[in-house]
Amino acid sequence: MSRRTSSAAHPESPPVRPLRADAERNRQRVIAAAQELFARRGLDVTLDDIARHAGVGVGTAYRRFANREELIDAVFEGALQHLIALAEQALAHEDPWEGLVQLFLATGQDFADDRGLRQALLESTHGKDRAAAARERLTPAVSAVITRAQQAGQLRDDIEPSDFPLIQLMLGAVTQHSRNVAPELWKRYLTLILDGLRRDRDHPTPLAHPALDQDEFDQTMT
Amino acid sequence: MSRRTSSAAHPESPPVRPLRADAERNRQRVIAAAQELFARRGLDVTLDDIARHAGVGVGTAYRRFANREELIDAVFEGALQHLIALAEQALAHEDPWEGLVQLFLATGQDFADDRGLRQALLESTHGKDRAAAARERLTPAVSAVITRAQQAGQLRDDIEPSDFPLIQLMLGAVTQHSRNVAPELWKRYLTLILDGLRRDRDHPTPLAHPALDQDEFDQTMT
DNA sequence: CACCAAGCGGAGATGCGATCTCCGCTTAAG
DNA sequence: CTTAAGCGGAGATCGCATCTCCGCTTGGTG
Repeated sequence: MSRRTSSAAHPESPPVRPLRADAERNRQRVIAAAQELFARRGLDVTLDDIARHAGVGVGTAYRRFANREELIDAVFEGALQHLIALAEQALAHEDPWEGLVQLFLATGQDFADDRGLRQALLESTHGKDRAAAARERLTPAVSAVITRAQQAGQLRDDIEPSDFPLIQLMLGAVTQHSRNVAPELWKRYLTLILDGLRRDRDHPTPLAHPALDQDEFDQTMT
Repeated sequence: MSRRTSSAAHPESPPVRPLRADAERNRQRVIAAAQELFARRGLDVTLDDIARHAGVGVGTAYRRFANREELIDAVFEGALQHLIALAEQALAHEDPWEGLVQLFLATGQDFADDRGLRQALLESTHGKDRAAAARERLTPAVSAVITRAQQAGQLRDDIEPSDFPLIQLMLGAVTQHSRNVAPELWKRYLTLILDGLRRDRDHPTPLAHPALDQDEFDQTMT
C-alpha cells in the first residue's frame, strides 16, 4: 500500500504537504471501505455508501478523492500486481501445461473473489484506459505461459494470448450469476474449456464441480 | 386489461375486440419498434424511445402497454417459440452429436442477434418469472438432445441439461463485448467448448473463427 | 355529411437516486 | 492557547425515466 498516490496528481497542491494524522487515517479507511465494497458489490457503489462504510462523512471522501476514478486506481493497483505475480509463478511451474492450468485457476479465483476487478478488467463499461493499461502490464507474462505450453506440445497451436482474457470473461459471466448459490461453479466450465484447449486427450478430465441441481439452477438463472 | 395479450397464447389471433383501425396499426408499430430496439440496445430502452421510434406519442405507447413487462412479453413470445423449434429440429437431426452442435450454433446465433433475448433469458436482472417460464418450455427438448448425444456415446456423460444455458451465458458474454468488432467471435469459443464436451477426441477441431488481432482486441476489451 | 367517443400527442408533473458543495463545529499540531 | 486543517452531513442540484392529463384529431356509424 502506497501512501499518497503520486506526487504529480493534484491540481490544488503544488508542494506536497503531508496530511494531518487524522486525515491520513481517514484516507486509509476510505480506501479500505472502497476495496471491500467494490469487491462485493461492484464499481457502481456510490461514494456516499463508501463513506458511510468507512465511518466518515461524505465530505471527507470527496475531499480526498475528487472523483471515483482516483479511488478505483488507488484500490486496484494491488490487485493488478497480484495478477502479474500469478502469471510469473505460472511461468515458473516446472510443467508448462500445469503452469497454464494454475494460471487459469488462480486468475479465475481472483476474479471470483472481486466483482470490482471483473468490471475493471473484463468489462468495457468502467474506464477503457485503466483496463488497457492493466492488460498491457499483464500480457507479457501471460503470453509467455501460453507459448511455453504450446512449445511443449500440450496446448493446441491455434490459441493466442488474446484468448486468455476472453476465456476469463466467459468464466466471469458464470461467476457473476452463480456467486450466491455455487461460487465455484466456474471451475466446472474451466475444466471443460481446458479439455478443449488440450492438444491431445482421449478421455474427458473429471469436472471440477458438480452441475447445479434444480434449486441452485433456478436461483442462478433467475 | 381485457386486451388481447392476457389470454392470448397465440400472437396472431385477435380474439374479437373492437380496436379502432388506427389504434391497432399503432399498436403493431410499437411492438415492431420495441422488437428492434430491444434487439439492438437491450431491454433497458425507455418507452419514450420506443414510442419515438414507432412514430407515435408516448401516451399512445402507455395506453396500449401499461408497463414494460407487457411489451416484453408481446415481443418475446415469438423468439421463444423459435428457440423451441430449434431444439426440436436438433432432435430430428440424424446424428445426435451434430444435432447438439446445431442446437448450440442456432441458439447462439439467436442470442447473438438479439441483446434483449440474452437479457430476458440469460441475465437475472430483468424479470425472474419470465425467464423461468421460458426455460421451463425449453428444457424438455434441450434435455432430449443432450441425453441422446450421451446415449450415442458422443457427448461426455458428466454433462447435464443445466449446462446448456450456462454455456450459452458464457458465449453471450463474448458476444456482448465483441459485437461491434467481431460479431461471430463467440463461435471460436463454442468450438473450443465443443472440443471439451466431446467424449473422445484425439485432435483439436479447427476453430470456427480466428483470434482477435490487436486492434480488434483493444476495441473489444475496452 | 354530421356527430362524437375513441384515440392521439407530448409537455410536464412526479419520483428517485447520485453527485457534490457549503459552512458551522471539532481537533491536531506547534 | 491559537489557528488552520479537517470534519460531517443536510441539502442543493442535476439527470433521467415513468406515467398522466387534457385539448385536439379522426375513424366509424347512422
